[in-house]
Amino acid sequence: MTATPSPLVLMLRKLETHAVLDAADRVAMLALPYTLRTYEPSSYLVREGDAPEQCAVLLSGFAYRQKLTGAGMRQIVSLHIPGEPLDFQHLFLDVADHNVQTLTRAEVATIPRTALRELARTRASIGNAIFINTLVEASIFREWILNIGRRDARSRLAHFLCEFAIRLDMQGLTGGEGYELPMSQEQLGDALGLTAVHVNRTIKSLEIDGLITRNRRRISFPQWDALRELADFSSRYLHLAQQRL
Amino acid sequence: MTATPSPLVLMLRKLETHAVLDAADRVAMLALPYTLRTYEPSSYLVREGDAPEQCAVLLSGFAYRQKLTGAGMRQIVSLHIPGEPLDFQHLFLDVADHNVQTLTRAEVATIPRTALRELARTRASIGNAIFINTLVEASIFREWILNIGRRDARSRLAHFLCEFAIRLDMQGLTGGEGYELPMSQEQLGDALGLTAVHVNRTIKSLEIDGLITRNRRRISFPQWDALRELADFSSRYLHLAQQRL
DNA sequence: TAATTATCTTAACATATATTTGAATGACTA
DNA sequence: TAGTCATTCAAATATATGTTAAGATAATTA
Repeated sequence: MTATPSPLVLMLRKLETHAVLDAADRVAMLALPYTLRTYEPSSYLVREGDAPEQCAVLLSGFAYRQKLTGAGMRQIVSLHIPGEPLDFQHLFLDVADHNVQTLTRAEVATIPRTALRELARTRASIGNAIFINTLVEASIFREWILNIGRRDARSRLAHFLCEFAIRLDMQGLTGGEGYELPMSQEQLGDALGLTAVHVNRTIKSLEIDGLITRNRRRISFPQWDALRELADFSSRYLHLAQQRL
Repeated sequence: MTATPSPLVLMLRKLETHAVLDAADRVAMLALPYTLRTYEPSSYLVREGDAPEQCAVLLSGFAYRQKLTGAGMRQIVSLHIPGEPLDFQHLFLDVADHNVQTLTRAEVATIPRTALRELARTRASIGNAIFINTLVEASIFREWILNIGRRDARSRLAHFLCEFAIRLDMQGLTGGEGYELPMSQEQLGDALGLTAVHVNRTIKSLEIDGLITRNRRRISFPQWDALRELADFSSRYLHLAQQRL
């Protein structure tokens, strides 16, 4: 008799990228209560100023964290792929300090944060796994600061593309050659601290140099090593269990 | 009979900025084993690639986190003031993903991370406080991404100055008017994603507009509100218990 | 199918920030 | 006290990125 596979296995898979869980941990985690919901593109999952009571987990589709300047300029501070928890950053905070929005249509499982906190408290290894997940996210924030602060547009974009490739790959979401970038050039600019126009110029420049190939938003990497070199990309900051590249 | 005051009270004070601890928690925390050491300016406390075994806490002086680009460009990703723990970001990670360096001469208490992890495990409220501390740091990383990605040099510098003022204030480290900035304009540039030359121009420009006053590295704020407005500064992202400004 | 809208592309031009260099100032050392 | 060194300041020039605008392409809706 097989239990219905919980959609939370995706999150489990994600957490096990960085931490070791045993069978009992897995059972406990999959026993978490949740509700399912589908969101349209650009839906808000968390709003700055909200008191976070739920903890959303992305099951399909993509999402991002975003902050706005007083003058209305937007900065995307992280991008999220299926399996990733979207509210661990607020798990112990009373007021949300940024917005979380879907990028595409997305299925989301929502877990009451009390249940999650209780689980983290009672099962130390799960608590650690959650902690580790937020530490890795923090590491990615730091790399983004470096990327935006100190790399020029070409390297910056290349770095972004490399990171996305590796993260998709780790979650087993890479179907064959390259991937479909789930965002417009405007949004890409907001993630890179650039203008949409300049993103366009920069993409083209990578394309002309043969570092990427494009078809609409589908991107592939005919010269991965050269791209990685230009990007100054090393996966250390992703803290993958088995270091790749 | 009064116990010798442990230097760890500084860290306690810092953690209690965001979390509630009871008397037993305080006793347990102050009972942590530690060793004291003084470092000269620019000493490395953590090196990227290291396996972090200790957990440093800054008792006096200043420190920063830093990452380097393959081309050797430096980006400072955070600044730390007395009382702040410097290794929570690596508490559950196996390899350091960035460098931590002293900015000035600094006294540091070093705690074995096994002891700290054990304490976090056995006393839930301390575990939470540590978690919260890293979440707030992550929030600051996000604000820095926004600051570097979407604000021009004047606002960016102003924002940095505001943040430093508030954080010093929260730790009770602000002696009277303004403060002494513990860094060169070169380092300031590395924190802001700017060039030292442009930092110089920008500081002068704030000074000319009467938003700051300078004497050597001592800075004061004759028009705090105007500076805060230019900086687009709101302290929400610092998650202070009592919201200030 | 046509019409509407979002996104991508391109070009000309504007500007913020970087680069280079060197002099002035102050801090530290012999 | 002089001398070295790091830091600050300043000016000229270069360049990466931003701005504005408009046409082209693709997606969506009527």
